[in-house]
Amino acid sequence: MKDSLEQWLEELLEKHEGERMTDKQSRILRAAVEVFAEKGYSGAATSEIAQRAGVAEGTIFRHYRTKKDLLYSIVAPFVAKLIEPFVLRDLYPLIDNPHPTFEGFIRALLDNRIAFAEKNIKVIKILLQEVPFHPELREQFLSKVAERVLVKLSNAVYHYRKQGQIVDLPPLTMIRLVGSTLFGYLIVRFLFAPSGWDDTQEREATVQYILHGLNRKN
Amino acid sequence: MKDSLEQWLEELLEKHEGERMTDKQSRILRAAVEVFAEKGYSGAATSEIAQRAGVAEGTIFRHYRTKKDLLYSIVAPFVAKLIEPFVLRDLYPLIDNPHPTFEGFIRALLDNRIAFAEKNIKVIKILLQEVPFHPELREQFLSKVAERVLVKLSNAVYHYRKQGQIVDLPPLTMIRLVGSTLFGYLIVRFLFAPSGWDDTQEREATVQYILHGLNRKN
DNA sequence: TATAAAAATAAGTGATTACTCACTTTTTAT
DNA sequence: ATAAAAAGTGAGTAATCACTTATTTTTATA
Repeated sequence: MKDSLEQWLEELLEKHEGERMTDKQSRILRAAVEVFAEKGYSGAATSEIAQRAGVAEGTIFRHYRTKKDLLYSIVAPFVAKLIEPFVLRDLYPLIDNPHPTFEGFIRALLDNRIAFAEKNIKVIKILLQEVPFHPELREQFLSKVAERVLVKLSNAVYHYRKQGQIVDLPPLTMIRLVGSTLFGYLIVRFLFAPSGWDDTQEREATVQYILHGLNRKN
Repeated sequence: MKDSLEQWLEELLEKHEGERMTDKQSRILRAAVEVFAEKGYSGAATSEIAQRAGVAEGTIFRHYRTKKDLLYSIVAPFVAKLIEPFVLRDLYPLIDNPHPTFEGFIRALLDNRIAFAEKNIKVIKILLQEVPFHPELREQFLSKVAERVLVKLSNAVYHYRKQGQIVDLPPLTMIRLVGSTLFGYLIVRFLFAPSGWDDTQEREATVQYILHGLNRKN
């Protein structure tokens, strides 16, 4: 957990147009992720973030004009990362260089998103919590994710539908169904984390459920 | 929307051991639901709740010792309502007097929960938002919902599995899969509310997805 | 109508909030 | 080595927070 957070943080550093972050700045970010995830944006006090980062409160406002800026600087690059696998065709040939079978596609998608969720639980929690209260966040999320990802996914799904591999439903409907199933798997596994969770079995059941649910033989 | 909120409020009044609520008290509750849903618990100021209820701020604290009490008085009876259809056998013969077919069961469950969600969107939003930050809420929710509802559902699912109507998976796994699909339908319909949403078509696709997904003919 | 109880109020309370600013320390460039 | 720039500090700001209390208004009962 700590490793993946650190890794994410470092990736965030590099994003900042070559400008390296200072040690204190990265500690502020780390503490902010922690406190935002624990108490939510409104419940998180900048004083506590400063304290946990081992930094004077004024230092926060030297780097981030407002508390909201701090939130955005955490969430915004994450949203970008969220879309990445759907737009970087050479890194992830998931969409544009598709698997021959729908099953292979689903399995790859599942693996890909599970790995991503594993690395970003805390930021995902923050995003889910705060999107309802920040119209700008919601707008950015919807415009980027909805417009870009949904279009890419629609194309892929349409491709398998045309081949007769899956049932004849609107692509958006199928994306909702598969997305729900995938999302439910992730929520139950990472947020509820039930005892006695047999992951290989659950994952296989999930894949089979999707495949049969969208099988063209009605 | 306003009708259902009023109806829910009246049901809440009757719950209070015969003690009728004053007019101002119910207006406080109504305003609190509104503001909590809009800004979240931490972001909601008691001053704004009072203002929107057309009431002095002190009046809130005459009826509710703390702000947290106000939140609980809204959410607690809702959690009870959430479980009701699974424990009141005579009102909802959904579980204990089951449908002969799994398909009938799923359709009834879907209709039942959609109607419930339709009537309680705002309180559902509050519950989803605040459960992560209030251990007592989470504990009550998990102990009541998880223990009572999951047991009932497991029995029902086990019944259909024994009859060979559905695939041979652990009941909890199947509940997760069906629950995810149902939840995804509700979220997309009520929270995203996409334009051009053909509800009968979406609902039928959802039912078919579940039925084929759990069909025993693998 | 008289009176006691309950409900409601308005003006506070100290604590905490996000944020500022004058100042010191550290880093960088020449 | 030195000066300019950047980073960091912590005391202080007004505003807002949840909550209290003394007082007034409303309601119920006789």
